[in-house]
Amino acid sequence: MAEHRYDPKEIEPRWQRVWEQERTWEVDNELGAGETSYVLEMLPYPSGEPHIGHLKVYSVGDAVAHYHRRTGRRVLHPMGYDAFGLNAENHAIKTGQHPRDSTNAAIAAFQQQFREWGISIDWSREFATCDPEYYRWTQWIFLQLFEHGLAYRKDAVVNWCPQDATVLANEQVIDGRCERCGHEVEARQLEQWFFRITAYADRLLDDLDTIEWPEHVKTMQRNWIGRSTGAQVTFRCAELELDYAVFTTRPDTLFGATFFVMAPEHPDLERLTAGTGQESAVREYVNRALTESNETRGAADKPKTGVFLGRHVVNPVNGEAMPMYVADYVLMEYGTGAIMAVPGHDERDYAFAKAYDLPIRRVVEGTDPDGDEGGLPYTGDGPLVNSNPDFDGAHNRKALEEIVAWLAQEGKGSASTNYRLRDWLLSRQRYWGCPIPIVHCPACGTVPVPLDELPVMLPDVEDYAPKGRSPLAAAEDWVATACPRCDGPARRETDTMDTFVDSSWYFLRYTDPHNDQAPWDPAILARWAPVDQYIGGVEHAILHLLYARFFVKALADLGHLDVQEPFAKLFTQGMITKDGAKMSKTRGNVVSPQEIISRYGADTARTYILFIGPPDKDADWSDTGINGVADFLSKLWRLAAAAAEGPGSGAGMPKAPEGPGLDLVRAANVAVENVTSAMTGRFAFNAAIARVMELVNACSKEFNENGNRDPQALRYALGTAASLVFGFAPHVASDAYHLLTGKRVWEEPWPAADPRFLELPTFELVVQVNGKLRDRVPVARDASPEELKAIAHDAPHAKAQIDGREVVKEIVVPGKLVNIVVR
RNA sequence: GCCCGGGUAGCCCAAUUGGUCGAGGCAGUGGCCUUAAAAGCCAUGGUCCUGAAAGGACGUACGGGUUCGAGUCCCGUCCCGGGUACCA
Repeated sequence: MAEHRYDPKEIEPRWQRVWEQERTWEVDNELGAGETSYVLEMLPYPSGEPHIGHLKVYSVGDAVAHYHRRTGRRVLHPMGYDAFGLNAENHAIKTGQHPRDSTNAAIAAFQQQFREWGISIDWSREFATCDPEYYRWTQWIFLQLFEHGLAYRKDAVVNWCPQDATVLANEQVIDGRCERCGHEVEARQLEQWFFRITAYADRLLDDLDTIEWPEHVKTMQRNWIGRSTGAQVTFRCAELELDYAVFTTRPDTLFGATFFVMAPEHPDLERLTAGTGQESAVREYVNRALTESNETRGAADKPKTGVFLGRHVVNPVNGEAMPMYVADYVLMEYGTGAIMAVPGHDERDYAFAKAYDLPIRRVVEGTDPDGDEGGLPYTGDGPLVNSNPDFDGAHNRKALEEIVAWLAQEGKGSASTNYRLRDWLLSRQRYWGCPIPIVHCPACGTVPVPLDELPVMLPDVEDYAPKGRSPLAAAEDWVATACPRCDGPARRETDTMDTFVDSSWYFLRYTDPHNDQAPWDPAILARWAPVDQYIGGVEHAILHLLYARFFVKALADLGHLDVQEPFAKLFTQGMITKDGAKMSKTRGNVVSPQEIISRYGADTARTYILFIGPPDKDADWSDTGINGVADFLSKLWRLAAAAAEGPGSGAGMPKAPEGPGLDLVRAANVAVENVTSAMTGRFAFNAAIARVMELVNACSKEFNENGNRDPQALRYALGTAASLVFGFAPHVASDAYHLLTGKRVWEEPWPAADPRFLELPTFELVVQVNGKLRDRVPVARDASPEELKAIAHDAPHAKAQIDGREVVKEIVVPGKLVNIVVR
């Protein structure tokens, strides 16, 4: 065997050339019969070079794609690039290089890596979201949404990142900071473009029940949408004859409302305080609150502060006058920017009431009336008290409905649902993005660019630097245009779209990527959509995954497609860490895929990444651990090469295996069985690889120690191992299989286990006494329970335990064990 | 605080429905081959009962429970990771 040396540097490019030249992984859109499968990994954002996380997603996705192909499905497995965005633009600002050039360089690096990794991609469908032929349709979709009122422009308080000099969507603000650069965001009043995602809140929430996604991702989306049901209740400020509505989830506690609080941003504060003597105190408080950072203001454990407005509102259920306050714990963005405060049954209101010595009233009886203040604040359920004779004694949940009905009847309120979800702010004051296809005309207003004039090309500019307005505004030739409606002088919209718009529909375009009449042909799309298996990182749990769902629903409503959800199944892969920490340049713990591949080959790198642990969990990279996988693949290849030169032919199962040959045939079939179940259930690739390692170890032992007593059985076992490992290590598996059989393993169906070889004629009977293992005895598989009992009693160590004691009970599990209970 | 994960050997991790805990790999130790090294191969691998063997006791974060039998189910606690939080 010494002359056989596993050389991935020779093997891998050789097979990559075959796949490339024969376009092995391309699929056409012929609408014939046959099961299809759409396997997709989240599209990469190309900057610099791919990192180890990319290697992981595509290793997982490729294993799935190959498995689907070999179980008889036509698999769509495309690739593209999320190519607009700030990285390229910031790079341009620094170097003066056009973002298109740096993006193209990064894309080239990604393409080359994906080829070196041997990922089975249909390259005929490749595109980048910055291609005009692609963003033409992004603009087309924008206009569809615009025509139907789902894209609109409004003046609003928005999140502004001073560092990136652009506005951000709510989803891009994490803990009050810019998701990209980490700079604290500010509130600014600006006119911006929005998508009306809130119109889909209920469907986005309810349809989560129809898709197979990890529960925690669904939970995150549910929380983000944040639907809560309750009532709008109107409170009147009698002094000024002004009405204020509040949203509450607890109208049952209305009788316990003892004061009223408004957000510092509330537009009516000046008006309310005028003439009360509280003007300056309120103004001062408001100024302080508004200049405070989101982070400090938002802290939950911050002591409650506020200022009396000098006015009162009337509680509609009992006519009581309630003092009005301004306090920063009330948010303008949620509900109506004002609340009724029920200190007896809300922790925040309670804290405020304590701080300002306001009355606290119990209106719901607690199940546990102990504790100070009688257990207030009490947020649980129970019968109402101190309310009014109509409701006292009724259970609060029941009373809630009755109170809402009563309010509605009196015209003082109504049932209401509130959402945390805000409309998606899509405009960005940046250069490297998809232009918004709108023209502003002094005569006609906001006018859409006609469809036949798309794409609105992104112009070249000299200066990309962000200035608080889009760099596009400087391209005067481009901005100045004629109004499509009246032909008068008009100006183009200069904001570009959030890159999340680009990635909200790319998976639709893959189905029909060269269509120049439409973004896709609905009949072709119907053949592939939805994506059967989507794979990516959890970090997109709300951003990308929510936006894509919204797009699909909106486009379905507009008649452009026929599915309600983009991704039927979702798999979120875990992060790869090094030394227990996230890889980063500053930490100096980055593992470069290129280095690993040039040292070990792509097969070893891919297989190790899958072997390191369950793919949905985080895993720590080990520089030594990878050796084990390298040895395994090397052993497989060397054995296959040696076996191929030896006696026998092909990799067929021997006719009537016996003795050592039978053992190998059995081992191979057990491996097939185990690997198949690891592939079909969760993606237990780590366990699957371990099973193939066992098989190869068995082959190695037979070959090296026992002199290859049944060469055909060895060929069969090694061929099976190569076949099973193909989805993880495609090059070495192809080569080993080809050496043995002259055939291409990817053209072979997924191996099926032969049940005849899965069960041995004997098994090891486990003998327990009082549940403790005492003996293991080989027994014929067809032994009767009576025989098993007898054998158990005779087993030496069991016997020693039983002797002299009373047998109380005997449990027999056929094919497994006997447990003798003694006293 | 709340909602999800997770805690098995020095390390990463396996273990259908409750039925032999420790598969597979890393690191370690011993050995074979070799002039030597590399490569390759084999063996070993929780703790305790004075060393080894045999045998036994204990052992899946901790404390209880259910069961003939618990890593797995139930109750309580601790630790680690993630998400989320003045959302009325």
